[in-house]
Amino acid sequence: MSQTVDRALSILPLLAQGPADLGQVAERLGVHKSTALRLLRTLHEHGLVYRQQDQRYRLGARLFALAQEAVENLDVREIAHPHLVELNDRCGHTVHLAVYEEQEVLYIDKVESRYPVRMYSRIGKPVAITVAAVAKLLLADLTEPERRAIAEKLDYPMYTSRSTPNAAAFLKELAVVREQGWATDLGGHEESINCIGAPIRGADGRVVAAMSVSAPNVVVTAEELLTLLPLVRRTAETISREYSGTNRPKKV
Amino acid sequence: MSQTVDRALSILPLLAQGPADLGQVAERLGVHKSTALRLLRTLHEHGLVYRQQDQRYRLGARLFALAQEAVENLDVREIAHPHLVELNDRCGHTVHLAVYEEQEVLYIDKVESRYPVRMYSRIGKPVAITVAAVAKLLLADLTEPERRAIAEKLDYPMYTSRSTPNAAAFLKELAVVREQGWATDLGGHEESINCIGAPIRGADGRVVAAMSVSAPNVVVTAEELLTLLPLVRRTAETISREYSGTNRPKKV
DNA sequence: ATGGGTGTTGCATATGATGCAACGTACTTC
DNA sequence: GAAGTACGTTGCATCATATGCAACACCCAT
Repeated sequence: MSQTVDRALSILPLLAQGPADLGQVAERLGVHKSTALRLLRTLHEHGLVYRQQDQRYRLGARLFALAQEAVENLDVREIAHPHLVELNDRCGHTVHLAVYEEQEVLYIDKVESRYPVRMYSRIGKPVAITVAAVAKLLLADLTEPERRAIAEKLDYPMYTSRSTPNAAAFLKELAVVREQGWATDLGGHEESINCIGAPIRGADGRVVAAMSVSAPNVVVTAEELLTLLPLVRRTAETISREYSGTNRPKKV
Repeated sequence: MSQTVDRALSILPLLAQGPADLGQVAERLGVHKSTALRLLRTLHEHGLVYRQQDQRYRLGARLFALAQEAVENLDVREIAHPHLVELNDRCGHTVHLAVYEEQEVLYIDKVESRYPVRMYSRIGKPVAITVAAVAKLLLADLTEPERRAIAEKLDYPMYTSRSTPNAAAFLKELAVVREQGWATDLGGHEESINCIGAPIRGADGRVVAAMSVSAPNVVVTAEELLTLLPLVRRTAETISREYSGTNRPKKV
């Protein structure tokens, strides 16, 4: 809606791919060098870009600080955290918390496994949306047309032979998840890793977040992991209750 | 330099403090509601702000993703990481990596302690600049006028009785650190936590990053921690060599 | 010295951001 | 249940402000 701001903000994802000099930025924005310079200067003043010694620009420090503060301001996260820790204490595996936002699912909290074998994931990192248990839970709660629209738009990368292959399979899976109130990812993202997850609901019953427990085959089999399901669901329900109680959304 | 972009970007730190509605944003920016609306819409399109159910705006998901990509693009971090892990394997304590940027020191990597007692810190979080060992290392490398200028501008919060009390003490401490080539923080940030740190240098000898090992008193005393100093310094030197070798800055 | 590459500045132009006022809609209050 | 209030939203006329241009400054390489 605002051309100038729009151009300025377009610089950020561009620099996320790696440092670039003034000329490159101007070219990729399709504007004159002097224009790019002024935009970069403004971004610089706000600490969003940084000028390294070779004069090239890259993303700046304040970006981290902002992301940091942002994640700390999420109420669900604050309420859920102690429960996630407790769950991790009991079962020892990696515990994740994720939310859905603007067509993306992303981790907002994580408690590391006590076992030496850990999975790679990181807070803020977008989730493999077509296979992750938390993603299924979050998407399953959308309305039917929304689910359909998103399923159509997604890519279905075959991380493993058990990855969700296409939109039809995904929609079917979402229906199952919606019905049963929990979800799994059995080797769909990484061959040797299984997850089970449960939804966290607000006062109105809508899913506001999802949590999951992940463990590699070498530690526990999928069957053994599934025995934790009641525990995971209970934890999710506890968090849901607490969230609904203390933090009642103003609307709907 | 660009008023429109400047205003738009000012919204981000404002929202970092917590969600706000259109009126609040407009008021705090000192612009008309309609102007604020357009700016927010543009930020929204880029995923930097998110509109929650109660219509209020808060920081958005893409911010995490950007910060994520940004941190992954830092060469020092990439090179240092395996060495930090190895150091952690050997001593078991929390290991931090930090850089200095635009008057701020911030953690860009962290390997968690193996001991149950962990310290609170997070990647992207600005460091307690007047007391942290890594901050002393990074600031000590600046030129004398730079150090003086920054020391004057800082606040000196007394986290504990052993925190750096004022600019004079800080400058003196920086001189010591500069001289000896390593730094400590003995209970200056949290009464029961000690740190020792060493600098990582580029090919030109300038300090590009700093690393530290932190441990609470209940695990090891300050004296015991200090016995790790040679190991920490060796690790820092190994990283420095590797960084200088593979990644020669184009200029200076 | 000379030339190409890059970043930077001042300036005239008109694009595009701004505030205004009016409208829509939801939630409150009497 | 009607009137009132608060908030977000839209179209529009005005002029502030972002833009591209051209000239300049600088660094490195030849």
